Amino acid sequence: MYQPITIKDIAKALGLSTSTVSRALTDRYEISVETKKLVLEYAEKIGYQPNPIAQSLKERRSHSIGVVVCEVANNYFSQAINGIESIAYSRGYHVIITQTHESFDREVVNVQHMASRGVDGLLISLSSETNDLNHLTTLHEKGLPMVFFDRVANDIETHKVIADNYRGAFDATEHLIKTGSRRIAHLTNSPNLSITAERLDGFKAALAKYDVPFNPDYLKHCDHGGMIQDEVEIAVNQLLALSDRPDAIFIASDRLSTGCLYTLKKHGIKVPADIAIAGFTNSDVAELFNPALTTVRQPAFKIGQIATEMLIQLIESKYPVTEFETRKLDTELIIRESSEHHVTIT
Amino acid sequence: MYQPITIKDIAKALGLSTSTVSRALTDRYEISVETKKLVLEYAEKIGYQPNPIAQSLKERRSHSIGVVVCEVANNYFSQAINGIESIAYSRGYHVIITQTHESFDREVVNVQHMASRGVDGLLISLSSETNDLNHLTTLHEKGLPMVFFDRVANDIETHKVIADNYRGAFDATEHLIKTGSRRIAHLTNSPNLSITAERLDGFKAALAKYDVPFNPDYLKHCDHGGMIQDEVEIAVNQLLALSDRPDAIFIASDRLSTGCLYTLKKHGIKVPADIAIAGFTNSDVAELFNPALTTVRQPAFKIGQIATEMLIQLIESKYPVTEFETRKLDTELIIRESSEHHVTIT
DNA sequence: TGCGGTTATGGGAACGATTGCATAAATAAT
DNA sequence: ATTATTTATGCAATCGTTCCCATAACCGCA
Repeated sequence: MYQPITIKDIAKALGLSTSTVSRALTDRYEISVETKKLVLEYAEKIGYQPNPIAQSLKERRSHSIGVVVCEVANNYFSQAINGIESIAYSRGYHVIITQTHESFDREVVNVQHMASRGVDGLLISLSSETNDLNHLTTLHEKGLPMVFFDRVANDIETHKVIADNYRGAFDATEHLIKTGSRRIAHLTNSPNLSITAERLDGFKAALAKYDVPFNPDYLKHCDHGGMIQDEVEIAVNQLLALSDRPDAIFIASDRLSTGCLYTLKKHGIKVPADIAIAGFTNSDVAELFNPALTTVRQPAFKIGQIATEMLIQLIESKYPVTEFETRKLDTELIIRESSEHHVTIT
Repeated sequence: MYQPITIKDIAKALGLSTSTVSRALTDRYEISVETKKLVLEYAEKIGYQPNPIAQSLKERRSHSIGVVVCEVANNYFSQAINGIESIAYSRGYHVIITQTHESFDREVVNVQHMASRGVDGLLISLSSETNDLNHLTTLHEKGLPMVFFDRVANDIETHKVIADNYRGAFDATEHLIKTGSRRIAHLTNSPNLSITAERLDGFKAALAKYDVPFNPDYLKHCDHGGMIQDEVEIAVNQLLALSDRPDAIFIASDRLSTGCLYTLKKHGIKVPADIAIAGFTNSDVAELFNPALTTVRQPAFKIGQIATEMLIQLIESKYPVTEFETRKLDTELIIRESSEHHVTIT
């Protein structure tokens, strides 16, 4: 197979000991200038590359951070990953991405693998199936640094970065109310997720503000977060079958939004004429949709960046960190056609 | 920091040597049944997990494969990655994903890092900036297994998996011609990429078949593959400014398709009434677009799977492989509104 | 009783890099 | 001239596993 150059090869070639070579390469003060130069030049010449595996074993750290998301094929997460990478690379860390596909088992396997593979820290957004946090608490207690983003674990004390889901949901719902909707349904994710509760609270608060009663029939959870199209379709069908059919749907996630639009299209329901739509999504093609979609957009890139900065701070901290912070970033409501069926009332 | 259980701990606790423990854990014939049972049970009890870093160092393999794509936020690649993971996990490999963002430098860094990090093999789709293959040939010559998919390197002899780009482009172009377009432009990727040439050939062949002359003014390359919106906008604007403005555009990639639609929308150009559109994309929301997009879809998941199978075959082969294969998979033309402005002629 | 053969185990050297602790040589201080 | 100090280098242990090579205990057979 293929045999890279080691520190030994350099030592042998130059008649030095491996320790001297190692120290010369890491530019230590004990080594004479000439030796350093000799070693450096030779290493350069034969293309020496330190073996990170051996370094990891010795130093007990890998300069890599693990990322757990449900899917990279999701605009929010792919943007967050870009944010993560932008910081990680500039700080000398490599990024290992894993997907749970919203499966709890996959999450456990991925987290465990990355931990044993020696990542220095973990950036986690929980899967919608997860309500048991044992795989994380054990690692957390052992001192593995972790930062949650978006879908956070309330019971684990560490840094967290989220969008202002309450506010985002509130704004979107308020907008639907202001454009004349009253029978507003909420299509949302698994109740396990932190974002689900936060968005539901914002939704309810907006209803309350305008004295619109909350109707439990209008609340539909999709436990797999829209990974299974049938699930979305059933939920939407149930909404459509109600005697008091909703005149608007506020949707809590990316996949649910597209799934819902598909179903409505299938039924020939006109958006926004029959039903208005507004939803959380970071899609950058929402404007090209038919109709262009009113969206709540999260600062995903920024969230990824901040989470990574926090994680690296934890990793590099000399003392165990005991003060933890939850950063909340503003969302942005982008009003387009899908919500504009009614006249604006103020 | 955090101190996992090692084979030594087990050995000490059980009064055995590390060798015996190691052998018991790997179920070797030399170890007595009782000892094995003892070790296995104790290991289970205290939650022993072998250290993959130490194993990698010793075995000189990591049971992980590296993936190089331009962007995970691209439907084609995220689907391909899902295919890759599906095979890799079932065969006991882990997957490390890196993004080039269409940058050559990023590609070099990522490839080098993964190689030195000890991946057992590489799955590569080249960046649009890449036309120097040195970073890959050196590794290839050293015997690092690699398989290309989608954007392949013609000069490196190894397995490759691609869609039938020629045929896909031919079909889409033919469809545009059959629905009455004659002045068909082609908006495409960097000329560096294999897919660019293949699709262009298919495009030209379809024109030739129907005696439509090829007009070089109608061919626009975007060297950054649509990563830079301006680039797309300029290209589209140039097409629109032509005295003999095209009545259709055949678009060679995902990002270019959305970028082009944006630009057309901005100019208030009606699709398909003014200009018909058909394009390569694996978006699963193409149907929700306004208008619903006629697309050439690639079997991305399958391509990822096959590439991974081939790579694992290379990795696990006892003898150096010298016979290489290029697998070509069929694309699928999905006709929707964006191409239907004219009556069908046969 | 002694020898070849099996069976089960331990010792210790790898893998590649780092690092505390010698040690040798050169220089400075007395 | 002798001791102390600096400077430059090497030895060997370490990280967690694996695996080659002993070795010890036991068996059967002559």
